[in-house]
Amino acid sequence: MSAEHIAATLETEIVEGRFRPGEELKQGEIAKRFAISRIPVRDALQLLASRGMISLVPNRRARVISLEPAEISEIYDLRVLLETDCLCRAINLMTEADLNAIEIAFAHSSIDAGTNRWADGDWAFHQSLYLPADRPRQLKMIEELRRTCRIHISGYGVLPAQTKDWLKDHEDILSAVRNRDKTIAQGILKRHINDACTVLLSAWPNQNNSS
Amino acid sequence: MSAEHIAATLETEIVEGRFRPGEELKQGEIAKRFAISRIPVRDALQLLASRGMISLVPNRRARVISLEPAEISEIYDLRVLLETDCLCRAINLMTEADLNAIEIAFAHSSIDAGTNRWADGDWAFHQSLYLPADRPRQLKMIEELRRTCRIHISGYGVLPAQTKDWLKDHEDILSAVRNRDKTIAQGILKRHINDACTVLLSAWPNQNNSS
DNA sequence: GCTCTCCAAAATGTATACATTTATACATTC
DNA sequence: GAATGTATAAATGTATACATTTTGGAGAGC
Repeated sequence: MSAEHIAATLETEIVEGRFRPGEELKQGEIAKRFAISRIPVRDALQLLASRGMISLVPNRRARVISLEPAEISEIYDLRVLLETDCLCRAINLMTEADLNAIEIAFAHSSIDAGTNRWADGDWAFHQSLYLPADRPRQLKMIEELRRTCRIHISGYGVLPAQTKDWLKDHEDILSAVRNRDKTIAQGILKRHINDACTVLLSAWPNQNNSS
Repeated sequence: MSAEHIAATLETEIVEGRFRPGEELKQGEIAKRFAISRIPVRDALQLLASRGMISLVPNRRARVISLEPAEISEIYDLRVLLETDCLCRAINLMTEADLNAIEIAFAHSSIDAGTNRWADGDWAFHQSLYLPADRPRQLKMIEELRRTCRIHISGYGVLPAQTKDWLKDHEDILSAVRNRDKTIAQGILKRHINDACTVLLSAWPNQNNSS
């Protein structure tokens, strides 16, 4: 029962929406739940904080991050910047084996289209696209930004109504990648990401609340 | 004597090269030095780890990060991507007051050209360029990447021989920004960052060591 | 001289106890 | 009734003590 393990468990629960944005995480409750002392719980919470999943202010309770629409917009802009760049680099270096891996990831993701397991397959597909770029740090940054988005998507109950369209986008990206057409692939990817941003922001809670 | 304070003190020392890349940080030594127990020291170390300054593996001693040339290259590529984008957004939104602030930062940075205090003024100038973009998260990412570079620059004793050239770059960027010429400004910035990468990599230690 | 095994020293991880800070409920005042 | 102040409860922060893991070196064997 290491801190790493506690953090991983909590991470899954936050990402899947079992803790909502802004919800509190109390050291004592977590410690009791895992039958350990608060020391490793504190370590786990700091791990989550370093992954940008919770906000941790000294002497205050940990809270699941809860971003403003402006911050969400910035994150999606960053994703466009980092993901289109990564895709471009990947296309330059892509081998036949990489293409096969992408097709497998695509086929796998199509199974979960329309369900609430979409997010896992979606990320696996995008990851397979970016891996050939051989940019581990960039990929980590992308992953963290995506996780932040997902926390809000899950927490605000954004239903995967658009996943069929997004699957079509994946198909189009795949064929552009096959043709090694960087411009087309980047263009679809950019629209793909911006679409997701629009969907999330339009489902934002308290839009009439001027507080 | 909070964890935050310990972390800030250690951060300064690492950034300024008093701890070299790969050097160990022992909880007990730090605790004794600040006359506190190891608990807040552990918190401080996790803070440093979350800022990417040290590597923290369970049961192993904390070490100042020590990256490979390939990772340094990736970081500089990421900086080009994020900083040129941020500069472009900033130019779009820049006010007369922002321009004044940039000129003040430029004047201030010119004082320290040629000394080993260059890095602070350099970052203050770049920050003044990026602030009008109003992208706090992007700025944080840039700051972390720059800090990582700086740890290696300080640690490997890269002397600021080129700072006069870099000051000239700043001057050129400033005049391009004044003319709101995004293409020129981005071009100089990109070369500016890539130059710094070349300088660091050419000063890399153990180039003949095939271990 | 070199490598391997093993063990003691040293470093990290964790539980408990206590100190400090924050949060909540209640009473008081305007 | 809203706002302010206060006391009690609850949560977090830290020190100490102990458990566990790693580490570095001494010594045996080749």
